[in-house]
Amino acid sequence: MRTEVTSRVSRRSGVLEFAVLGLLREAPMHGYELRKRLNTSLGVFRAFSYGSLYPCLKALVQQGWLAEESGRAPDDPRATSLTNRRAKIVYRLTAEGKERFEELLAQTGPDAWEDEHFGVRFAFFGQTSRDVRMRVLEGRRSRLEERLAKMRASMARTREKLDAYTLELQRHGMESVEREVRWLNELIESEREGQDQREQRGPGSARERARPDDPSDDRTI
Amino acid sequence: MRTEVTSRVSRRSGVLEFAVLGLLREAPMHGYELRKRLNTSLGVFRAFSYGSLYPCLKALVQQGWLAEESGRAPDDPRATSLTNRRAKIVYRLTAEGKERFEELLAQTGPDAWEDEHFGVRFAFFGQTSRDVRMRVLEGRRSRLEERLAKMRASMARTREKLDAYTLELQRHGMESVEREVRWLNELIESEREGQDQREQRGPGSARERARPDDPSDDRTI
DNA sequence: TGGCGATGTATCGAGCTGATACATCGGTTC
DNA sequence: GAACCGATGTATCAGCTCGATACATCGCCA
Repeated sequence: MRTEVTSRVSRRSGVLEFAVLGLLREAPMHGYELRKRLNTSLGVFRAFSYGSLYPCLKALVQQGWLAEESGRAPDDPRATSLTNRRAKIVYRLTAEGKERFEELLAQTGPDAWEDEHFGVRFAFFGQTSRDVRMRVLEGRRSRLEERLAKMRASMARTREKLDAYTLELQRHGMESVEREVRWLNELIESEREGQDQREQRGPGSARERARPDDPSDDRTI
Repeated sequence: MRTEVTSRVSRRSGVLEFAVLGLLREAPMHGYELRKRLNTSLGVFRAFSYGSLYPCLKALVQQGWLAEESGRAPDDPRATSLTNRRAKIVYRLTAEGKERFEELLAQTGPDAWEDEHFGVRFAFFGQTSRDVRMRVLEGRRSRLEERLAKMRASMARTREKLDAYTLELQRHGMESVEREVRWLNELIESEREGQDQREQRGPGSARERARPDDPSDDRTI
């Protein structure tokens, strides 16, 4: 299988590439801001370091998917001052880059739903067709169910031999996975419902919207 | 701060070192089996590769914490046969190694409850005093609460600007953390209860033991 | 004026992973 | 019985990633 392998910038993972292209699709940015976005908007799950980001940006430029621009407008008088304005490199998505991102967005194989990729893929679901969304969600679900099966088998095999804490750890791990499966079920259900009568409601409609009764939802610290 | 830094085998993380010492405390083993244990008993969360394990074992031997032994008993006639029996290296914990592990077990600082370490630390809770367990559990809990605060603040700041899927992703991420906090609360409560009348019940007593009504608990696949 | 934290680009050592190589063992299949 | 194959077992490597750090400027407040 594995029909959708094309050359990648960083061969392994390629998740950074995807995220960068996706973020730049919305607006040009420089490295520092990209990293901030990466670690907040998408982040929580993954954190990327400069040591990964800058080389990645370079590679993407070389591929022709990004273009560099000076941060200062050319008519800015300060641009030629004695201090030799620090270069603030703004990256912009090229037409080829947009195409590339589109191509990556359309992928629905393991590269879309394995652990390292799924979170970022999900964050860009808004730019995908429901068809692709469904395939990715279902792919991930079956992946997790497979994992659950392995965990259950392993636990049944070793239950007696393990100490109470190890067992508790495994139980908790399994419940985490089970919880994600439930989440996926809700999302899939929600996608199915929204078949025709969607009014930009997004994926949250199947849930009762967290804590509708708690006024201090945000800003609690 | 950081008073408990001592020299480590692999400086970064050191989690492999800890796990290896802990597993070998129970019984001598060779690399292959160690790795299997690492990725099942403790695993699920973390997975270690040979590329990490073998160098680590070497370093631990050099430190004098492990001793190598030939897998074949010296009186095994096959040991000198023409095929030159493949070396099956069994590792055994030395007295110094046992001491070292004890030392690591007693640590209750960030190195015990940060993401990379906590899982493995927890798996060896059975060999620790309740005092240490409490400190580690509470340390982790406060770490997670700190993270929650950051996430909430970040969400409050960016709520309007984010697309529905990104928002849903963040919501789910936050609930995951909240869930782990609840788990920690149960564990801490359970440790407190067991103050005197513990009868080897382990940490699960605060929970109702998963699915007492489901006979197909294991072996469902 | 001077300090300081946020912004900004960039690199490096060290560590880790996935892939792979190599070899033996035990069991099944034709 | 021989050919095969998956599990056992040790070991290495290229490539990728991270945390730390260096360096410099900006905006702001005292």
